[in-house]
Amino acid sequence: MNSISPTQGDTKQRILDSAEYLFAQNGYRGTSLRAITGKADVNLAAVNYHYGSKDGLLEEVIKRRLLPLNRTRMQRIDAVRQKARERGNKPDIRAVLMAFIEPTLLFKESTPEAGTFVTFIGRSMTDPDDTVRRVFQRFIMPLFQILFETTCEALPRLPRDIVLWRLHFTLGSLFHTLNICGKFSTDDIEYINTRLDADSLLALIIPFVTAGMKA
Amino acid sequence: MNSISPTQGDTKQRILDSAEYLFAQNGYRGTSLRAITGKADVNLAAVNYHYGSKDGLLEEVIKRRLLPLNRTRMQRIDAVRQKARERGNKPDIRAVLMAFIEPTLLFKESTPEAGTFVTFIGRSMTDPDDTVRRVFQRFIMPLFQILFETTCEALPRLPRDIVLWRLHFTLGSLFHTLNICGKFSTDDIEYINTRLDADSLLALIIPFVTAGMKA
DNA sequence: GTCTATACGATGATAGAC
DNA sequence: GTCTATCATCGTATAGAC
Repeated sequence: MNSISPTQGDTKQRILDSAEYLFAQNGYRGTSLRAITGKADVNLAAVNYHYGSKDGLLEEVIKRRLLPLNRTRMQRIDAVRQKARERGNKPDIRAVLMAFIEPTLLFKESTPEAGTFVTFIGRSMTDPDDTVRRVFQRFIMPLFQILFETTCEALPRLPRDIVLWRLHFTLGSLFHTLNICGKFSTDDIEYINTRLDADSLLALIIPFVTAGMKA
Repeated sequence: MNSISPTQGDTKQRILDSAEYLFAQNGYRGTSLRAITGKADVNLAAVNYHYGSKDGLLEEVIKRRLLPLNRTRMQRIDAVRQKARERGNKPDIRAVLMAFIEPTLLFKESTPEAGTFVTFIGRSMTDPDDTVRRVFQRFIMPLFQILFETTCEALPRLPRDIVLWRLHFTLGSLFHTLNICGKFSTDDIEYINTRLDADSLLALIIPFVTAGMKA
């Protein structure tokens, strides 16, 4: 097969990459299909052909990165749960939080594209239009369910609604960390190194959220 | 004085209100002066006349809500500091965090317009374009400086960079709380009441961040 | 002092000529 | 492909009406 164009064959992929970048930059509503297909250098109709609709494209953009990440986090949480069951005691709350947070931090620093995706997550959480947030929520639900149950097992004396709120506070700390890392902040109060690697960040955030959870 | 037009006399205010709403809805860059003046039903040139530029307008939108809030928070922190000094011991970390967080939560629920403003803050924190974030940062710097120093005094055994990171985690929890409150979440894991009043939220978040700080 | 109508230069996208 | 003319839209500036 003679490839008469460098863009042939990977049209689907190119659309996905362009959409991810533009969604992160200008938001979902602020990104037109023309902008996406223009950047991807494909025909406008290609989106509808490959993904059915703009919403269908959004789902695929999210699934591509989120499902593998969620699989990793799920395995880590399951491992903590399994180990606790074998030893006949409750899961260690620090290990539970580690199982969720460490893969997340590692994901962010894995590739520039992952960083773009994290930017997109951050934006969707604060967007008044909650179209995107709802899709994210749908895909993260099964994982969050397990995280919640495991956390409740780790902290059996705490009411479930308190655990749920504290998990939200933990997510807030994590989101904010993901957002500020990689940005310049020369004008901050004191020098705060926003270029820390995942291990250093983990060493900072885990004691904070673990103590908060056990409070 | 006969008011021949409902828009007369309050042009400055109307511009401010429209800008605040549209900035929260579509972002700073996504909002044109023509959109603002159109919604406010005033002439395009009025923005330049009253505020000098779009950036000048942005500053006033932020100052209008943030300066009074910051005054309140500053007074509360000063009071905690003063009381500690009188008693000859270090500030209580829980009281310090309360002094910052309680006025913030009360502000959010004070008026619908304050809610809109909080939405705007949330957006600017996750926007890849950091024009707005820089303005917010500039106006919150003096307060954050005092908060940071007071927190260091309350936790003298903790290295300053650790304190700074933990303050960021605290801000993350607070931002996330401000963002999710007031939104529907019928599809959440378990019922989480996002319509809690400031006092109930305070009772939830303060133990979490206090324990995290002291970890 | 306030507000309006209108114009200006810059920018970014589009489309056609080569 | 590359260049270029064109167009819409943006923030901004100004002259004059009330």
